[in-house]
Amino acid sequence: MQSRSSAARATGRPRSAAADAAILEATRAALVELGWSRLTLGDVAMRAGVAKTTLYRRWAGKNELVVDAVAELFDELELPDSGSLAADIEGVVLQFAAILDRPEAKSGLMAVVAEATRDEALRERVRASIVDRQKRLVLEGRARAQARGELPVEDDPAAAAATVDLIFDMVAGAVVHRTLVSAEPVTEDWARRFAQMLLQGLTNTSPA
Amino acid sequence: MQSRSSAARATGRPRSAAADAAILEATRAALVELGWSRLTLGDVAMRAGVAKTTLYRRWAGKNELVVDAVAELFDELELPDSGSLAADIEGVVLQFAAILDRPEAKSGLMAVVAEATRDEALRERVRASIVDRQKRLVLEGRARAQARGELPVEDDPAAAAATVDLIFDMVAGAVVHRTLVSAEPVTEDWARRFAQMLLQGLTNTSPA
Amino acid sequence: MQSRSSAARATGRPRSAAADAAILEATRAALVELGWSRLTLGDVAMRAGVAKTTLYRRWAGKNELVVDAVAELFDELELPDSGSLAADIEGVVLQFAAILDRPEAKSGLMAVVAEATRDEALRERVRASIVDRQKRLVLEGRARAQARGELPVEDDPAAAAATVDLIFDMVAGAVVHRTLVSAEPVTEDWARRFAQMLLQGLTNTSPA
Amino acid sequence: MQSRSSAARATGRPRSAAADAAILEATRAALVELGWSRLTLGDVAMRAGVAKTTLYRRWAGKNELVVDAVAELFDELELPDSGSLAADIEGVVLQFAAILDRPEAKSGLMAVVAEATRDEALRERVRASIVDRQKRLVLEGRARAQARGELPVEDDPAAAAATVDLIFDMVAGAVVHRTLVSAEPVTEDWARRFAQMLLQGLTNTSPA
DNA sequence: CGTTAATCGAGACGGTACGTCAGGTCTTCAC
DNA sequence: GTGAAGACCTGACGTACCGTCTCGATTAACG
Repeated sequence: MQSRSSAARATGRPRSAAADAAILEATRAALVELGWSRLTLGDVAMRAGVAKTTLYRRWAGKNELVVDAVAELFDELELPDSGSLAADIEGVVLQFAAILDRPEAKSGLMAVVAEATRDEALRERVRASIVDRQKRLVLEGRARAQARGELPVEDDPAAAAATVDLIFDMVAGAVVHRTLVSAEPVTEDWARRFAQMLLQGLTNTSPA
Repeated sequence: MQSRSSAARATGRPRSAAADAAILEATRAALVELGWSRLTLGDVAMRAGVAKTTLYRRWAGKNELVVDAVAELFDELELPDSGSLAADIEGVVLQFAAILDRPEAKSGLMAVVAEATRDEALRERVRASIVDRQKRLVLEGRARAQARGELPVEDDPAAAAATVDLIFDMVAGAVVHRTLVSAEPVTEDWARRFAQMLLQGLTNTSPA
Repeated sequence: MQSRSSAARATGRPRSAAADAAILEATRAALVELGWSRLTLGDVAMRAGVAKTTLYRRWAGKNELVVDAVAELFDELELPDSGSLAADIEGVVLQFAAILDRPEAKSGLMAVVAEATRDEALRERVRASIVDRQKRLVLEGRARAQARGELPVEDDPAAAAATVDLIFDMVAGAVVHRTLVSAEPVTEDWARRFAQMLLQGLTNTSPA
Repeated sequence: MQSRSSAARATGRPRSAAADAAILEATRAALVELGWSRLTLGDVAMRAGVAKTTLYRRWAGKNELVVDAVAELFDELELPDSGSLAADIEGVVLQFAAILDRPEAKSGLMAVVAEATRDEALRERVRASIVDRQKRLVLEGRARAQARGELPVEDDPAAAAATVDLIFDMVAGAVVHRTLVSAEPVTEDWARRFAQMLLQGLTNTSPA
């Protein structure tokens, strides 16, 4: 989405705010029914009760549209306060897996990532809308664990940031790979074993 | 690829064996230049010096073709015998990341995974050609580590298999996520930190 | 060609009128160069500087397009007022033969007739666009001859209509057969002999 | 069809004579079911229980094959000896129309004529296999009429030949045009009127 | 309160690729 | 060498979406 040069224009008919929401919703509905590759912008426009022109005026193409439509899904994620770091990890893993299991997410996410490998701007959009946005969960989890005394406070801010990135890639990566590549379900048992293994790594690793 | 029911073969001109190889090679070349979404089967056929019909006679579509073309890439992976489990992990992670960094792999792999979310047959093909095939690395690594006494021998075969799956998803997932989703490079430093963290999990986790 | 229900026209971009003319002209040019069987709609579209879809939006296929393109050719025909029925017939026969000798006509006309044998709608289109349209020549010729007193006025309108049809089939049939089936030229001599023979039939036949 | 250098070869397996007949019969059957444009040589080969190769070894292509298949149909035509020239003409017209009404004839004949407009060799084949072959009917009819005294004997052989050609084009042309272009049935009434009109031309025209 | 200008819907436009089909040729093995 | 089988290359098919364009018809804010 784009706001047309911040301190915006005045004259002329303003853009319909409702259209944006309708389009994103229609995009998700189309992802559910058709998946990424069979989704067409013409179809999305029709579902949203909007002309194709209107859609193209707001998004550059399929990729950008789907990033925005999918990104909203991950905002539902919340870190459960379960009292222990292990339980927190387990909880967030299960939540994440539940979202990834929804067809509008699984079908769109990987496709957009695939496209992003050849499109710097899209890569940046994915990073901003999805990756960086959900790192909040790792940060929050670490803060809580440190408050509880489960994790030491890292002094070097650069090392701390690197650890956050590493943990994020490990958690998100494992869940995504399990769900989409291996195509096996993330069961409670799997989540528990994963959390346990990660915890050992976290607590016993001297910050190199 | 398909062998036409093993002991079939009776009549008619036999299929050119050279064509198969040329097509897969052309597919990878096209992936490098164009990426998944701009790759067309017509173009692949032309590059391979083959008619479109020949291509369609052997593969059902773009998805199936690309799975086969990409799967071959991962066969290069070898577990380095570096003397310690940590070094083995680090080594394979760097190798894996190097392959994933090649445009023919990154562009194709995620796209195929995305398509597989809506296509059971394709999912099975990915599992057979890529996932299960590369689990050999985890199995071999574990065997070596057990021989060295770095890892205990698990008695329960079911639990052992679950661990293999878990480790595979964690390693592959982390590298894929780092490379393609976070879009950050897998440096030697990152690989060392990751290996260290995983190792802690492996050696300190009581097989629940 | 179709006018979309005359008083329709409400919304959307209107169809380009220029495109229609360009397409028909390109069709005739392609008929000259390639003939019916080698003519492709893709090529016609390219010649006309138009997208294939534009062409298919207006005509259902090659047959319909060629009927329209060829029909226009016969509109050039004019009944010469030469003072006698014999000369009138002779003149129109030579004109007709001249048109049939042009490659865009000979190549397209028979092919369309061949297709029409299996396609009722096409048959109707040929009848409307070509046959009925050119019967005007027979009607006009008869009127003049009656004015000159060369032919009696038939009283029974049904019999008169049947005679018109018969004459039309005899004239057009003979010229077409001579030109396309026998593949011999229609010379002035042939036209004179034909006109003479027909005239005898016309003037001496008691209207059964 | 071609006979391989008259005083033919010896060595190798001889061509199956049955195949020729089967192919021509299959061609006619395919014309009935599919018409010219949808008829495919692959399909004909299958119907005839013959390989495509066999078919191509004997005919150069679709056009040549269909000419041969259709030409046989017209060999059925026979001049009825009805006692008067008018009745003879009427009879042959009705016979000819009956053949032209059969789908294997109407669909194939015009298509072949259309192709022949751009193919000298094909034109020659049509002339030899169909046109010249059926002129026998006109010749025979004239001879009988002369024997009966209905027609004078023409002295100039060139003029006589020209008249035969003219009559042939007039008869065949009118019937073909009526049947295929105007797409109206040739009724007994039409045939009678046509014969009458032609007769007047024949008997009253001084051989210019 | 009537301009004014960007919005909206609709749908035609020039393109590109699709997956299929037929035409003819070539290669294999059996006769 | 003929024959059936079927793979091969070529090229056209008719369709589907793409992203752009041209319409006439709404809207608001501005003047």
